[in-house]
Amino acid sequence: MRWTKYYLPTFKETPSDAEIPSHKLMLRAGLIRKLTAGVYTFLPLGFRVLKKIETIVREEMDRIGCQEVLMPILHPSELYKESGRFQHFGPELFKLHDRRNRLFALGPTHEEVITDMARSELKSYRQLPQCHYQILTKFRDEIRPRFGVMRAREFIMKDAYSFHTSEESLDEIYEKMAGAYRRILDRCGLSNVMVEADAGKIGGDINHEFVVLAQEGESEIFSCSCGYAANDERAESLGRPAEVKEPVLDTPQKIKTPGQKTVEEVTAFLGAKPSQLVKTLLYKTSNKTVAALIGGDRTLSETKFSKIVGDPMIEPLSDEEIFELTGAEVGYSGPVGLPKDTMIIADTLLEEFQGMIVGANETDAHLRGVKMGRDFTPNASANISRARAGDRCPRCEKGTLSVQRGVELGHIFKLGTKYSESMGATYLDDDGKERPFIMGCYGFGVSRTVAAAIEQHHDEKGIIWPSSITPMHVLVLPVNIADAQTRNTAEMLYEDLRGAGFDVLLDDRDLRPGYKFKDADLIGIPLRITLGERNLKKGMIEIYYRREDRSELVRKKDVIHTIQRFYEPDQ
RNA sequence: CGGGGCGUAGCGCAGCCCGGUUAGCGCACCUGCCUUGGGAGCAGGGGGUCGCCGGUUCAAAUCCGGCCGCCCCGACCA
Repeated sequence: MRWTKYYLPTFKETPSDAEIPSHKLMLRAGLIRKLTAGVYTFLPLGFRVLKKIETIVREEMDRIGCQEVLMPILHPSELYKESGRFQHFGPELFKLHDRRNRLFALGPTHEEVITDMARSELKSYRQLPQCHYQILTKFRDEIRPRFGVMRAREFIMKDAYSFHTSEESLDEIYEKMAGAYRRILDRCGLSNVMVEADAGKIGGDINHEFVVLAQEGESEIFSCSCGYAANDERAESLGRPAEVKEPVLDTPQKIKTPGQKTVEEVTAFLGAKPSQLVKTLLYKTSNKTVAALIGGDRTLSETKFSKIVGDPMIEPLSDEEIFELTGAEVGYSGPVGLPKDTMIIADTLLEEFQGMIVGANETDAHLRGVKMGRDFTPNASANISRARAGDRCPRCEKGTLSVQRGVELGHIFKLGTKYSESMGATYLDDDGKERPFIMGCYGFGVSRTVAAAIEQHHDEKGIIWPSSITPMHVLVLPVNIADAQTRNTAEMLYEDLRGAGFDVLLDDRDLRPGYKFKDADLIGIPLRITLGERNLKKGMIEIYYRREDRSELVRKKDVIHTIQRFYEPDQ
């Protein structure tokens, strides 16, 4: 492409609504433009990257025997009522009515649609297993779209679904899929980890995320040298043994703590450590009140808590409701003497406590030396606090967890029979019995991968594309287009490189060199051929490697060979 | 959903508090000259329903009300 003919609008200034590097750079480098909140157009250069990623995804799906299909985006709402997800997805589902006032949804994912297809198409065990995939636009009405295409309301995703007669068959595809995901990310040049995760709205039990590591990624992952790795919604931990313990007293001692409400205030006032104090967080579900007990230095994982409670709609009590329940102001809630019908869930880490300091359910007072099981009895003990870096690993129980940030690009699930049972999707087994399909589903965020790649590969000057997904292989940059020799050499190289099968961008704009160099750094094409009068007179051509920030001079005749060598590993 | 902020040219912003010429600046864009190895210079030029609707006023970008859009923070507070 010639830059003068190509729609590649770059700009120097950072748009005020962009927050993270990938979003800023995608706008500045002319890859995307926003239409409305969470909805983006891919401009020509950005679309090229998207297509490269799609191609890699297709190749890896095809390689493991997954068959490409294309399902509708517009879904009749009845399907979601059958699966029960109309409620569960709730406000995140984009809904619309047709002219006869029938309710539809824009597909957030396709479990229902594919299960509907399977129940009418797949009748016999002889037809199984099957694995189908597609790449298409999905819609989710996110609470808060942000970070450009990273968390968009309309986005492109590859999703695959498999149908099996046995767990073993599901395991086999699941493993193949994990391998394919690893290869996709490796081929895209993205360093990544596979972690245990929460199944969220999809359902099922065993599931893994593929996270691309990036400084400003939105998810936290915990890992141990023993191989344990999980995201922040899932990661469990053991506490830190060295922490100061609160002694158990014969009977809880009430102490005045006037005006001391927060953990910081109470511990400072009493000269105690946060690890001696237990927080009582009060929540309501659709039909009951639940108290979550966690260490004073811990934070509650609403995801874990909600799962234990068995209700997705948990909500903290308001200040007024807390007063009504406990008879005390916010800041003095505790597990001792709560109404009988209040369910108490204690974090597993509390088992490492001896005594506890808790709120007294009386304004301006706390209790010391409280013992769990004697002074109050929790209805259940479960891990409901978030893991922290430095905690002991829950698997090997020796190592410590370290934390990294990243972007979730892939998520694979063993669904089991969740959808096939609720939607009556069955086949006939070899003994003539009707059985529900055992299913798996496998998502991969394609448009988000573009952003994740930039998040992992950029510097202060701009993007640095991994060679396998770069929108162009080579940028030919004639320093002075007015110089005849420069111009002619540029034209010649442009034609030769294209003839050799490379995607070439020729910066034929009549602009000052500085301007063109800045743009070149910004759009991040791995190789730049710089044509200047001085080098040309010596018969030499400069190749600049964007990632290494290094140039080398080669003879004109060696240019193509040099470039071929650079791209060989991706072929 | 709660809190905060913003909406003035393609982008980044000033002007608004304290109403009053023709609404301004930088970048980008167009024309010409000049310049050509890191976002030059000179001269000229185009581009605005000041988010929308209504109100107050002789007069509204500016004050008031409503609506819409966008962004940030929060939903981890006991």
